[in-house]
Amino acid sequence: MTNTGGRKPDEGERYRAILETAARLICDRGYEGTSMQEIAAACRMTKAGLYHHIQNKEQLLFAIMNYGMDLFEEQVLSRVQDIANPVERLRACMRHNILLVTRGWSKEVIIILHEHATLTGETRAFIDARKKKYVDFLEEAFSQASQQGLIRPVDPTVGAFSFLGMVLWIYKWFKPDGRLTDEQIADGMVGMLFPPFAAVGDTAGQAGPSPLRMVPSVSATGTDSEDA
Amino acid sequence: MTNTGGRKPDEGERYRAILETAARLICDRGYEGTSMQEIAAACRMTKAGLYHHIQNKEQLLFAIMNYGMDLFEEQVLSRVQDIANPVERLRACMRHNILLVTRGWSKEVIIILHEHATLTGETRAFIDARKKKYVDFLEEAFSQASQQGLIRPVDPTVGAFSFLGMVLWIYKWFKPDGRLTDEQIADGMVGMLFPPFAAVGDTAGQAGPSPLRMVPSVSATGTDSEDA
DNA sequence: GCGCTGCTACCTACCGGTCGGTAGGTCTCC
DNA sequence: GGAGACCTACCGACCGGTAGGTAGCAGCGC
Repeated sequence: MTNTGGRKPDEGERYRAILETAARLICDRGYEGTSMQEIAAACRMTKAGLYHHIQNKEQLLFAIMNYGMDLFEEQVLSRVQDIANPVERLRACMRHNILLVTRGWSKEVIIILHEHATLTGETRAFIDARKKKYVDFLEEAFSQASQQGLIRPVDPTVGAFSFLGMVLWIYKWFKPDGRLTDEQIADGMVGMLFPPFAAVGDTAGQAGPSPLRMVPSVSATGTDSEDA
Repeated sequence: MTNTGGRKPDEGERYRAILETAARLICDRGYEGTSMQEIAAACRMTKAGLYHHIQNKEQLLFAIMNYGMDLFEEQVLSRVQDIANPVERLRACMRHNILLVTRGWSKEVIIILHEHATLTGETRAFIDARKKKYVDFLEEAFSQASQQGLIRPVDPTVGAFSFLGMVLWIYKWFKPDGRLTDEQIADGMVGMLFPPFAAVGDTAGQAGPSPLRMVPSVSATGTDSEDA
């Protein structure tokens, strides 16, 4: 939909409130399991009143997902993409992403994760393209880290999707009142996938054929103590 | 078409065919997005005919999930649970589980993964209990592997859910005709989470440096059953 | 052989309710 | 007085589920 800009001060505000309310319900009950009637009621409106603001149900989901992608890029990607050291970049990214999932601020992000096959056609392609930018970002980081000998060599795609699986699967099992805090989970997973990798000198050329050791590549470690 | 020929169509056989047909549809369209009408038609029956075999829609989903858990236990758990070395157990388990997800034989398993919050009440609790047995199995293996110094020390719960995330997230992105085969993914992920971790005084001399701070405590369990 | 009974496997026809969505009116505020 | 914001009232299609009927078959006494 074409955005008319700031006609009224709270025009966008109202729309965003609808997205957030709808997201809360859809996150709980699923897209197909949530009726427009319920969404309208949660917005303290009738269904016809809701339809004054949105085009149809599918466009509503599309808007929620785009909003979720905006939030993700703001709270994760933008905060880590300038870190020079690829492993530190991945560590910080993993930490931010885990906390984005565990802290329930953005139901929109959870909807993106769960309803991965609900949209079809152009809207599906658009969201998939935004997701792919994140995968590309991770693959690039894994590729750099591998080449610089900062991690054990791994196919960048396998690395990226292993990263994503560990991090994003959390929405299916994490309970805020469980034994483990989200910080502990973040520490554990970062330590597991990106352990301190003290490279040592090796005989063979770079990207050593040995599955066990790799080239030092020296002097790459500059950034320190990236905080979450 | 209704006649399967020969003797009695075996009531269990017919019922299982219904579960598999329903699973195919639900896997494609989601539980809420699939109507009983569609399921009945796919079974070449009317809706009332379908209801002769099942109790209601929720019980159908419950039956599908139990069937999926049976398949999982048969094709993954039962094949690895007797492996003595905990790391080899985890490696073999990961490989079997990945192939179970990538090869689309069991749509029921995918439904278990995707519809993790669709059931409620007792049926939900029952399936969750069956899932928990798998988590316990993984935690135990991680715990043993940590204690025996075969892997970098990690909280067993974090280890188990990292394992599960990497493996089970695959259903959301894997395409059989993609660049990577499922075998390559399995190799990559196994190598990533369970790299050759040289315990002290091991064979293959180069194992020595072992890029870590932690000392692999136990010197026993040098058994390297490179099998699965 | 014959009808009869009991049973499974399905059918047609239908239930009350809800779905996503809309036509057209009213209210309020600039 | 015009433009959004929101309403009542309603649409046809479809939802999960059921009442009640029927075709086919196995077993039965006779």
